[in-house]
Amino acid sequence: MADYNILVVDDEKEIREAIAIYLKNEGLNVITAEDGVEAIEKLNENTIHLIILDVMMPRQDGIQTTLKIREKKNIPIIILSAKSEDMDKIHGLQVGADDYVTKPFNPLELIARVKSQLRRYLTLGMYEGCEKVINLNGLTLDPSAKEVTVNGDPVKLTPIEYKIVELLMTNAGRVFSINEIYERVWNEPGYNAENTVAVHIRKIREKIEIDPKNPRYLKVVWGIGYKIEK
Amino acid sequence: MADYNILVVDDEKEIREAIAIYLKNEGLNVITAEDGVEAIEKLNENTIHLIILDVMMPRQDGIQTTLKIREKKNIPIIILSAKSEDMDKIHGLQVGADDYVTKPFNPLELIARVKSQLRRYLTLGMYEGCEKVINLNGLTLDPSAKEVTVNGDPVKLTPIEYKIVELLMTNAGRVFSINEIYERVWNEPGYNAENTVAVHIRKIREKIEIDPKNPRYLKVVWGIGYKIEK
DNA sequence: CAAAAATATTAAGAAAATCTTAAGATTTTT
DNA sequence: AAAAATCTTAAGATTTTCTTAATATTTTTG
Repeated sequence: MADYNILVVDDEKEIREAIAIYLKNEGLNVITAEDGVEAIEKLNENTIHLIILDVMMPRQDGIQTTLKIREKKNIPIIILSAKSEDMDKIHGLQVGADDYVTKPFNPLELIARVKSQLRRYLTLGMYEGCEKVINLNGLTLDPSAKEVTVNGDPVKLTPIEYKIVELLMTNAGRVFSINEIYERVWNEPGYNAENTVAVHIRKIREKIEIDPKNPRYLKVVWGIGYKIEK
Repeated sequence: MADYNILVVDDEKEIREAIAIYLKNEGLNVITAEDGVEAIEKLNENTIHLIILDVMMPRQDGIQTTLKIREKKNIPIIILSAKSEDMDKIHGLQVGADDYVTKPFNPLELIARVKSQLRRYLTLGMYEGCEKVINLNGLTLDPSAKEVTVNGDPVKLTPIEYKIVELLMTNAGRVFSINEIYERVWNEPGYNAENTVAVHIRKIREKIEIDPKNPRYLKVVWGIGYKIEK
């Protein structure tokens, strides 16, 4: 099971990290948030396929957050809760959650439930909505097909190249430093990453730009990083 | 929430009836069966929208029954069980159940979970188009006949080969990693699955492609996985 | 304007992913 | 119980991708 992005929202760092370990062990990508407000932000910045949401959180609780998410997106939500009160579960499910797991829980059960939901969503063709094709001035990105096109012509990118483009396009207009790019694409701290990233940028430009020397899409912001214009 | 048929399968009459009362109270239609074998019969005779399935049953247990149902239908299955052992839950979910509720349970929670599943299914018109013939550039798949054709000529695929093609065709355009293919087709975690899948891909290409070396349908996306173009 | 810093370019070797073939194991059918 | 069909494993070939290093260019700064 690969290339699904799971957003884990919990105010306790240990829980977030523990869950992350199990998810990563299944080959799933993990993005974390500390509370509901941050979760909504991350949801806008990334392609998220499933949310694990703690109920008890400062600022905005899980139920409120579920309601807000449901206003926009229809992706699966699994609520985590210390309350094992039946009425809480029922309320959570009524409000639009897809599953409800009470703490303490067996991480393996949580994983099994995550996978069950992902399977469902995929077979229901549900990700077509949340994996929308992005089109920026003729440059398009289709997350489900992992395909990028320029004026309709498909561009053959390598996995790393694709990930870089995906990062820049799903956050179009925002500048990413070389280190930030390295960390988010490679998922590891980037020490001497400058050149590595530069080479990949070059390759990408060769593929998506008419004139790689005068890039129209993938622009450098001197001293700061790279971006793709909105 | 009306006009949906729920199949309740449990060997204890009292439980069947108790569940039925709550379901009917929600305006849902209830059909009952005493065991897995009878359940499969009822499934063939009726339009069923969701199954509530007890694990412990004579003749054929809930897990076996789930597997049999999944061979044919993709409707939501909620397993009921006296066992609260985590491993049982995990197993049930792995095998294709959508939810797992342990006895004793609050009937209202069960209802909430039923409604949660139905909501998901309904939003996508799942109960209609899932048996339609898919035609992608001359490659067709008939899910009900389990048949694949290329330009009208039937192709004889083995069960595993068929499942792979079905996965790729029902999600045409989407890229599946080798692991994802393994997990979805074999229903078990894929550790050293690369080669196994590769060999099957080869066999499939031999059967559906004119020139297996230059596949027209079953394409590789390097470093990511395989797909069949929309 | 010259020096420094940041980014760009190229090519080559290393690493990783996929493909292929064939043999043996398993399952299903006859 | 034998035969046929199917599946898995292994090993090596092939193809593609990644990183590194050396050097060049552009932009900024003093």
